[in-house]
Amino acid sequence: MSPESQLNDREKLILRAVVHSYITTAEPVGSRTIVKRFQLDLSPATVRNTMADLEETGFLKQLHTSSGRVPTDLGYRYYVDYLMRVQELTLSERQRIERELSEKLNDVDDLMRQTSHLLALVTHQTGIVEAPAPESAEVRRIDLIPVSDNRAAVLIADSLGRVRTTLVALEEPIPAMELTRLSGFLNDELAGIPTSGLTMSLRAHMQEWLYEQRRLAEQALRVLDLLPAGRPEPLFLEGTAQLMEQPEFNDMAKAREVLGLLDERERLVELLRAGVTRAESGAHSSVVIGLEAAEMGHEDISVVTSPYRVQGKAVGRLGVLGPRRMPYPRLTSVVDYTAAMLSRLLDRLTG
Amino acid sequence: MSPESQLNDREKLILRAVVHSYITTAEPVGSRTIVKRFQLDLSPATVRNTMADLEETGFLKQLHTSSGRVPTDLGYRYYVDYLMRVQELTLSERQRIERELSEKLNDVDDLMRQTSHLLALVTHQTGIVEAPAPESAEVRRIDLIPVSDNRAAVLIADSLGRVRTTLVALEEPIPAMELTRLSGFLNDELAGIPTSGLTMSLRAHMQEWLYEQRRLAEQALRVLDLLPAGRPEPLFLEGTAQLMEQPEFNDMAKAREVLGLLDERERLVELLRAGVTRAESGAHSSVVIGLEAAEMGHEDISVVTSPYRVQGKAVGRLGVLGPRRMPYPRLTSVVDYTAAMLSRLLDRLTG
DNA sequence: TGTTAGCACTCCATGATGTCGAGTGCTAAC
DNA sequence: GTTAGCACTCGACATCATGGAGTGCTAACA
Repeated sequence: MSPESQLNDREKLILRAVVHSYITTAEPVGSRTIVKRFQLDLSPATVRNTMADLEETGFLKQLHTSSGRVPTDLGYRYYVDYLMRVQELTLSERQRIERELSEKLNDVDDLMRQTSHLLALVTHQTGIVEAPAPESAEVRRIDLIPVSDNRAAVLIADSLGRVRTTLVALEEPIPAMELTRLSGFLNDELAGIPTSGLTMSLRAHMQEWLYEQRRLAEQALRVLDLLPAGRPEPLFLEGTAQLMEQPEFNDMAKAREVLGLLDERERLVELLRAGVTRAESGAHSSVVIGLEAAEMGHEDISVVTSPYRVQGKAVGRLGVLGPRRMPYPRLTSVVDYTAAMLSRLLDRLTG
Repeated sequence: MSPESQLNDREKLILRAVVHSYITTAEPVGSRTIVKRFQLDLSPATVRNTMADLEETGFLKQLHTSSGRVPTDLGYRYYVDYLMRVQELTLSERQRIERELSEKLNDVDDLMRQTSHLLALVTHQTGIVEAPAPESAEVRRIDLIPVSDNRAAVLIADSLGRVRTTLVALEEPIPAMELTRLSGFLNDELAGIPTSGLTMSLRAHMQEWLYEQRRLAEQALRVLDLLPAGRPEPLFLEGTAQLMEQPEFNDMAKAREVLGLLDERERLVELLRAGVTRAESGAHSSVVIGLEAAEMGHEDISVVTSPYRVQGKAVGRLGVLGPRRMPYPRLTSVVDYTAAMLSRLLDRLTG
């Protein structure tokens, strides 16, 4: 029996109505409300019966006897997987996203930041964009530039069009000419390797280099050994204040919990990626709902994420984070469209 | 009559006690409480009389008849200016600050970020560090580095030891040799000018250059004209979640207000600088209390800030932001000490 | 004259009580 | 299988009483 056929048509109808109503009003929904709001050709009593069934099977729950019903995680899940009709973005919304992102077409980091900003703005949730995984970016160029007697800048340009500069302190001054030769040497040797593997590659090549180009290699190693070993992947996050407007956060305890979570970047990265294992990581958005993420101690939040690609290869994820009660039909659209747009712009930047 | 002598000794004693008590408990303070807590050699009745006087002169207020007293902005102001005994940091606290900051001694940006983090951690408020004003940093070096056929990285190293890299798109490829010559030319011409004046300087030198070194200058201008015109000054801010632990933010409306403020970087910069005009911008911290900042629509927050220096010249400010009810004696110490430490480390970095 | 004890009063916080309305489950009728 | 009717439940909200912390005022005291 496929999971979809767990429910008959009427049950599907009612479940969809309950979720829909709750998502928009944040109020527990009763049988009367539902027939009026959706002009069902059923009496409240019938709806009540069906709702009782749905409660028994675990799709709905009551906060207390004689209160209206609220979707459970299972209910949301069924809704997201089988019931919800994706809400297409209007032309003007699509244009807005395209316009605001195209503005930042100079710099990959700016583009990511703007994307998270836009996600927050459009969805009224918190927008999150994970920077491309370092494995997906290759070193295009390495340059050593002297900036003072005892300091040099190491400039690394990668295949995504990003440029990172790191300062290294030199034990003894290296003449500019020498640095230029070093740069040339490093460029020849290191171009094309993934940025994540820089330090490892250095070690791997060491023997070889030392044998062939002793003096140059020794100096290069000495300088590059000073590179900080892989900073944490940046995460672009915006819209905390927006998020707090949601009525669920009138409860300050919940608000504090989420604010705390947003301060811990590492856990956010986990959350972003949590959806991947769950969904079949297809072309489209994945949704992690409430309790499903409870292992991380936050049972009241959901995330909708989607991968973005460079040259067809998924290199990172973006999405929105908000309370469990989210307008999923709209959010999946927004997130998918934004991911597609970001992919397109990145391709243009790197092409 | 000096402002200090507005109050007689007993009034000073009582005011100090009220502020002190309120700061630590967040509860309105009554006459009984005060005599017990501070073991005053006075009866509650006497204290009551004095408190009534202080209320009349505007240093204290009641939330309602027969509630305890709470300091007004004026009360806090008097306390901060004349009554509070600066609470020296313990040796271990000073060492902690020194240790955690010294770790990040490689990179000015890291250092600033770490400073804001530390401020938040130590004070349980939000830590804010403003990046050095661009006028205070001179261009040390400019380099143009080709990163692809149609893009070049412009690397600008400044006198504070920072390195900024910006990408510019080239209309037509420029050979590497040519870029090197351009770099040399720009270095000769632009080294030593304030980074804030780059674009202006470019325009100012244009005539001159075009006359003397026509080809080089034309190309240089064409490339550098693409530099984004001065990004907003970065602000390093941390500890929002910490701040929300304060009891005043149990009121979600206030919490939202502050969260909104923290999202608006420009207004924060204003707030940070607001103290400067008020205090005589001496060596030490300045305090902006509650209503004093109300022009900006946030009457419930205070900021304690202090300037930090490079080579003896104030180049930026750092501080903490929190509810009006703050432990000022401790915060001024922390902020001052942190500013001094940051100044020292910056000097070492740039020296 | 300044300080204190005493006392009546005020007001908030807390908890108990009652009412209203939205919603339910169940039963019986259609 | 569906619906109408009805008794019931529970939260939200208002009302009310109580206790405690605190005040202002007055009169007595050193």
